[in-house]
Amino acid sequence: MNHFDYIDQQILLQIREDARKPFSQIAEDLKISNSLVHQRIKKLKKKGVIDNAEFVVNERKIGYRTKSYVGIRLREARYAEEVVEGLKKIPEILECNYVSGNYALFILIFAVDNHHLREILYEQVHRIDGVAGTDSFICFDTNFRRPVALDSLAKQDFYE
Amino acid sequence: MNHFDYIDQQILLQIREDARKPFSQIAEDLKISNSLVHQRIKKLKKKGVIDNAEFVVNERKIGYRTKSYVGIRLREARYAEEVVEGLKKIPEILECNYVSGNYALFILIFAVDNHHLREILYEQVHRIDGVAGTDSFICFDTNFRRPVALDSLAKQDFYE
DNA sequence: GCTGAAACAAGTAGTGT
DNA sequence: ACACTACTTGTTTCAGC
Repeated sequence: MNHFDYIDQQILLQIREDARKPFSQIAEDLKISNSLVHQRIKKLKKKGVIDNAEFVVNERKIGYRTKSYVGIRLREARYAEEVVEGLKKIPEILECNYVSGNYALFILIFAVDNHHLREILYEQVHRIDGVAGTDSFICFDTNFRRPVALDSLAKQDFYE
Repeated sequence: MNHFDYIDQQILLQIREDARKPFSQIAEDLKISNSLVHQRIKKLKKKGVIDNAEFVVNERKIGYRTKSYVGIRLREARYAEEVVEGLKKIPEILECNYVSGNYALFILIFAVDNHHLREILYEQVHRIDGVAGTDSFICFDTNFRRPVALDSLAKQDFYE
């Protein structure tokens, strides 16, 4: 079985929204045996399509109220790796990407409040050697957030 | 029990990385009964600290190779809501935020490739009434990605 | 490639301290 | 607030089609 079929797609649709949904119930929904569900999920894991299951934590509820994307400009492009190492040490930075465009790096920060965000940027990020400056895009609100579409995937081969 | 204690913290640390970890094993690790694990997780859900469990899907493996953050400028600020509605209809847009700074909206796109990204922006986003322009920050690579820190949370009250 | 039954493991609820 | 027990449910494996 080396292609991604309807059953894989349906299982994926269900477990990515509820990773604790009983396999037996998925089986019932799809009218297949629960051992097949088990086999398919095993295959999806082996192929790297799915990794682990994670509980979604509401950051606000544990005290992080300020979400912000931040673009980082470097003094010189070759500082990139060192700067990434420096950023990694700041726990409030949850994501870090190399990007095209006006910035060399693009990060996601969750801070307690705006004051805390300012402190992280001015006292920590700006002091990393190689950082020329930052631009913050503070998120006032998240309008929506959703997983990738899976239509048009059935009957395809696995990628990569 | 109206505060967030050491047990809550430890449970949270474990399940957010592995939502399918057996409660009985968590109980064993923390040397508590598994019914307590059950009670605490129930409480964390009720308080809204955790929501559902999700399987992490590797977007690349299902054919989405281009990840990009995109800042959107509006012709006039009052178009914001309409534009959000328009963006919602484009399935490749996985996240949409109201932000401070140079852009009104900030979105996350997963496209098949750069060509597909261009098409989404030029044929779809730019045609939404109210959109003045966009700036793309294509992610060449994600250096790291991690959940929020939980230190300093134990013995705190729940937020909100 | 898939099913079904059997063995095993985990989730849940109630009761008592 | 917690643990223990009994009960229900889900997971996993494997022989057989």
